[in-house]
Amino acid sequence: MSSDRRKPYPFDLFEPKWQAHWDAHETFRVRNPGEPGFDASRPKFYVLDMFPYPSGAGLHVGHPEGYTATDIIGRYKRMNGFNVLHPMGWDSFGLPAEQYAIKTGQHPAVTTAQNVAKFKTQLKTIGFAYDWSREIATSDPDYYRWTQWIFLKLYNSWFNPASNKAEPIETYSGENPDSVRLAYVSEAPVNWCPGLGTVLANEEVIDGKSEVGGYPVERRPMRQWMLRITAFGQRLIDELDGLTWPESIKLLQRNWIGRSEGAEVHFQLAEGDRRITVFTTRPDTLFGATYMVLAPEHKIVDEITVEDQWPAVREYRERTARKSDLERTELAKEKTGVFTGAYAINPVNGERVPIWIADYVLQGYGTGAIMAVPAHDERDLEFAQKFKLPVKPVVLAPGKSEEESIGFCDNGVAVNSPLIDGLPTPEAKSKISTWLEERGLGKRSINFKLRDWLFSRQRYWGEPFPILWEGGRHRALSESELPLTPPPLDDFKPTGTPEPPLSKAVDWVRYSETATRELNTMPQWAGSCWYYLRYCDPTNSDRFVSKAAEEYWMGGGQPGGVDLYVGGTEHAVLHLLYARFWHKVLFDLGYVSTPEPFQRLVNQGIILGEDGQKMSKSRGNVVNPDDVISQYGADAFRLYEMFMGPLEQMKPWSMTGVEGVSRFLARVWRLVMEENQAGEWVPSQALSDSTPVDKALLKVLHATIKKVGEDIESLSFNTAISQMMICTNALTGVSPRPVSAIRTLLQLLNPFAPHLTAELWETLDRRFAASPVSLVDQPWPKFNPAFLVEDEIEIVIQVNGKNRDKLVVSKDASKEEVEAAAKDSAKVQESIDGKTVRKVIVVPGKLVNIVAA
RNA sequence: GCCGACGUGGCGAAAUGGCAGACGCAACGGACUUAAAAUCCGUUUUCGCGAAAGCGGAGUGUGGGUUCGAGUCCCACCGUCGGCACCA
Repeated sequence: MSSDRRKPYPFDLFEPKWQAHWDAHETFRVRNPGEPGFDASRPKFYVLDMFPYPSGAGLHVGHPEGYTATDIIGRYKRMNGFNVLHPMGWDSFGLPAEQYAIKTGQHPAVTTAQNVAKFKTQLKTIGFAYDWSREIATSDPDYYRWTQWIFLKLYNSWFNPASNKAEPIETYSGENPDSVRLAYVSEAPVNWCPGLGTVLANEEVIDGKSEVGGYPVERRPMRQWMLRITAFGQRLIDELDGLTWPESIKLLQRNWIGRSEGAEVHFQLAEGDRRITVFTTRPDTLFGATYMVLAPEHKIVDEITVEDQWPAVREYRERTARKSDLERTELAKEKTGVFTGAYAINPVNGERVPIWIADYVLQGYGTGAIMAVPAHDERDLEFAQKFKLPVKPVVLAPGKSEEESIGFCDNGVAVNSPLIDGLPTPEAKSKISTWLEERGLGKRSINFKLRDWLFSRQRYWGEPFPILWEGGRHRALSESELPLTPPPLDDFKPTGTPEPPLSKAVDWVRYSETATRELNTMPQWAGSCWYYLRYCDPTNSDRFVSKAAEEYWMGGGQPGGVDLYVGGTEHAVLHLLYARFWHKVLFDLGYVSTPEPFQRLVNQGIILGEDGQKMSKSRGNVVNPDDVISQYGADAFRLYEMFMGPLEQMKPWSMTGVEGVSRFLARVWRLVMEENQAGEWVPSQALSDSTPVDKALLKVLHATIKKVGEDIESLSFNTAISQMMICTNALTGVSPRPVSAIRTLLQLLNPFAPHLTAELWETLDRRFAASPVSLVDQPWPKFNPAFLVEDEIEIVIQVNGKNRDKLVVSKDASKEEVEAAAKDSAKVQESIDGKTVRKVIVVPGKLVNIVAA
């Protein structure tokens, strides 16, 4: 019924028309330095969207939210004289494509191509000003060739702590380069998911089950490729400072990296000459360390456990190994552990302390061993109480006794600690650290929660590693052999064992008589770690990006990098951290010109369903962009996405809201067009190019120019649209209607509603003198402040902060004149009657507040 | 438990420390129409008084504070959402 309804303006005719026009004329193609048509005099602006994973479901309304925002910025910057790089591509490797392929029996390359075609059609239907000549796909061999190339750079580099930089492996002078490479092989317990037939990153495991499919995940040690992101922990924290990112995202990254300052302390074993090293952030509590705890997996447990305790220790270790992370943490309300029977010597007081194992100590953090200070650590206290271990207070809480200070975990004053008694915690930490360092008993140390990045997957649909194995050792494939394409497997199902599917391609695996290929593939994050660089020079077959293109688009003055990056928060500690890491390696090795890839980051908020709930198929509240566009048009869709509320805020969808902005666009349409007797749209009779714009209209118009420009700069699109509505409402009743004012409004509205404005601009060109420049290249209108000043201003008069009267005064009125006029007011007289005026505040142009008592 | 963000009409929201609720939705009234839709014009935070124009009071999660003046700044609490979760 509603679809039969006559459309308020014929978007169904002119939207496809302009999309075809932009395509045919390559309107939004931008040239690189050195190419014909490149204008070096213009500054650059690189505005980037997080490229989508092309799923079978197509676009949802969340994608175009950020994409519309960047589109507005891009078009606006172009009108302001910038060379704008605004590209789009596909994050097209990944598990869902592979799973869908397994289900349907189609090759993932086929389904991926279909999905990409669908996404591309949808994006074009919204009228985004992408430079489609720069389209890339991470699963394209011409692209992943360079992903593999970057992997080889990581493989052939190490982190030199002296220079605090990644350097070519040749500069490493140690015995074993394999121990320091940024890409290395490690045998470690990983999340193995038999259901999916692959290992998963920690982020891909939720409540002990796989995020995709909900299959159980178990821990098992496997040989895997790791990337040494931990070496960059400090820089990844420090270099956040200069970035224009939401503070909350920076904080998320800082917390994820989790830097802790403290000390390593060596505890000599009571028997034998081995020692155990612990990490602590509270070396000042060393005198209160009454026992030690090792992670059950700690290697030294084998050596120190006494005969009698072996059965209990073995049993505990096996039980722990079977537990998922979930069971080890959330469900484990009660502390568990076993005594090894061994003792160590506390280095500061020579006391014998028992050594336990317990799963509340994690093998992966610090040294996998702790000194337990039950008096000043909640977890240790709980453990000590359960197993009747001694508790000795060594930090005095302010105003509390020793006994009362048990359980106090903040800074206080050292007590029962002969070396540092009476010292406040910070000084005590420092003094004891120095004391330990002087005696070789320990040293200051910094630890990070961040773990090295598990980089291999047992999947088919991903980048193969450019690595060969020979005689039990790995070596790099030469760069000339890239891209290394996966074998054309018909059966790419997981093997059901940790053996990757690529193992089925026997011929492919065999590289030579003696060498075989690495069978793992890279995770989906690999391709997205550097795609923003490839956009700068997407078809280059000699280099991942030419130096000139990189320097222009990513350098280009200070601070450089992508000027604006818009995407969801969900990537705060994944993609955004991984990409920063790769970028720093490339920067250190001299391949890119900035240390950071994304200068300004904005997160768009999630769009909820009409019911205020998260959109999901099961709730049946999913809004399909195609439906909205066919009913209201692309411009209304774009405008509504921006009018809903602040970009960064979570907000619910509303179809009547779409109708509202559609009505607004129809009003703009009818400023220029009217229906004739036959019901056809023709240029309005009210239009006039000879009528001057009157003063009141000029004021609204210039206020709109000012506000829309400012609001676009600050990404406050919702208020920019409000202002254009006000402007349109002001123009609606006017007849004759000045064409120049309408042209200005069309220019302002163009980045938001590009089709409608292009169509009306063309109509005005036909009806009146044609503008020499097409709308997309019109210079952004300048506002004239002179039109905004008023001769007379309304001033609010308050008495004791309450509004009592309003007064119209000349804009040149002095403070004294305004004050006198205010006091003259009858209503003010009434209010201050019988009171003494104590004080008068005059805010020029705004208000007068009379304080009387 | 820890960290962070946010609480404003019936709804989405707006407000450099200076007239709270712009703009839009919904609702109601009117014009146009044989009628409806569309369109146009108006009303709409709330309470009290008033036939009405209007007049007066209250009001931005709660309670305090700073200030001539607080939605905005500070403190405490309550609630919603997001992140981390035995990281020594």
